[in-house]
Amino acid sequence: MARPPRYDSGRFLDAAVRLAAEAGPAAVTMAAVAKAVGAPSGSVYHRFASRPALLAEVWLRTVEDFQEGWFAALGDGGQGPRAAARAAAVHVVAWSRAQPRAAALLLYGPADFGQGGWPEESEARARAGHERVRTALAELCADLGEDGARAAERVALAVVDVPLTIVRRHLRRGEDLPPYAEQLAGDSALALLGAG
Amino acid sequence: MARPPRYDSGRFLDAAVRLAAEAGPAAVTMAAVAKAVGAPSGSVYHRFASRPALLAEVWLRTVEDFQEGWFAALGDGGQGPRAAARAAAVHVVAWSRAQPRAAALLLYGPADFGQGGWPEESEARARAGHERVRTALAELCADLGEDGARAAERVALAVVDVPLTIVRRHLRRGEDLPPYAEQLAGDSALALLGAG
DNA sequence: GCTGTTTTGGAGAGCCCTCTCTATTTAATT
DNA sequence: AATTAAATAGAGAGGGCTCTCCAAAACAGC
Repeated sequence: MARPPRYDSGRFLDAAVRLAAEAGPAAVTMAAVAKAVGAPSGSVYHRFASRPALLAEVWLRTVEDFQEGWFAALGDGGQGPRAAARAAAVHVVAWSRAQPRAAALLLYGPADFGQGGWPEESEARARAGHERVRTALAELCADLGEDGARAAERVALAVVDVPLTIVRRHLRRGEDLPPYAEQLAGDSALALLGAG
Repeated sequence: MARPPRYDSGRFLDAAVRLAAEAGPAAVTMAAVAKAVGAPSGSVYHRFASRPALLAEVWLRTVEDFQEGWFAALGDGGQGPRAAARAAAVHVVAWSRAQPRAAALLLYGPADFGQGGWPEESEARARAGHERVRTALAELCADLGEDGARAAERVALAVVDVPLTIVRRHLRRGEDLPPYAEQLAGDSALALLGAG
């Protein structure tokens, strides 16, 4: 017994992703999102209580999608910790290749999307995701027989940060990822882990 | 035969660096810079023709300072290309440790500071700096006996991008760099180069 | 067809930001 | 002391953005 929705929140989020990828988080204004979708600004506020709430959702939806595949790659097949690390590193690049606009968001940080001013529910989701990653990295470390803050950092570099940096190099210049990017990420991960 | 300057452009730039480091490039508004220095907004416009001109100067001053030391580290002492690469990687971290606020700027890209809308003179400076780096990396590649796009990328990762990523990991969370960061950058660089 | 509920559509208040314009101040020179 | 170049000081026009508010529209159930 109600008027049917005409814009669902996904459409607004998709537009927000596009805007952020093309011109940075600052370009994601409520007015710009509304215009991109062809909706009046009131309709955006019907779905998202505020600009911080929208930015939080854009960030979290993207990061959670990314993490889902990353956890799967890391845990997949029992081929030992080094193979798992390689698979995770490769996944970062493969996911970015499949969704370059979403990947462009990850190159920013939550702070650039206003974290700190988010609704508490969003802050909690961010903490939960962060915690899951932290735990997975700690387990990987243990499986590799490494310990200490320094080893933990080398592992994190290998399976997350360096692959993302490879993506950053190209996306920042507006280029596509080269065909060898996955292999470079995988090889770099093994090289860093082997450097122990 | 003139009234002596009361604010020099350096003070405005310093304030802009602080604002950008703390809240991102978007927070560097002409009004905020003026307020931070205690000057009226007109005085900022006396030194910088426009906001894009100010942002360009903030970025270029920082990057050029960074590059100066980086070239020195890379070219210093004739200890062979691998030692030079290591020194350059270490320098990235050491420079960031000494100037964490300036380093926070480098974690953004020129696009975040409005490149594309800069005055032509600034765009030219950016191109020149970029070209110097490109040339230095090509020479390093040659000295290492590497060639091809993929090798070039691995070298760039080793001596610039991975060290910056180590810095990013910590600065993004508001932490100081750990004491082992320089060594980690140097070791990572060698590991990546050796992975060839 | 009527009712009730949800959503759209759009105007506009209030705020901040960029940039302009016009005094006014200051000190070296004459 | 008068002159003059260079800089400060600050008000305000114009524009965009956030968010509010209310009337109009659309559909399910009776």
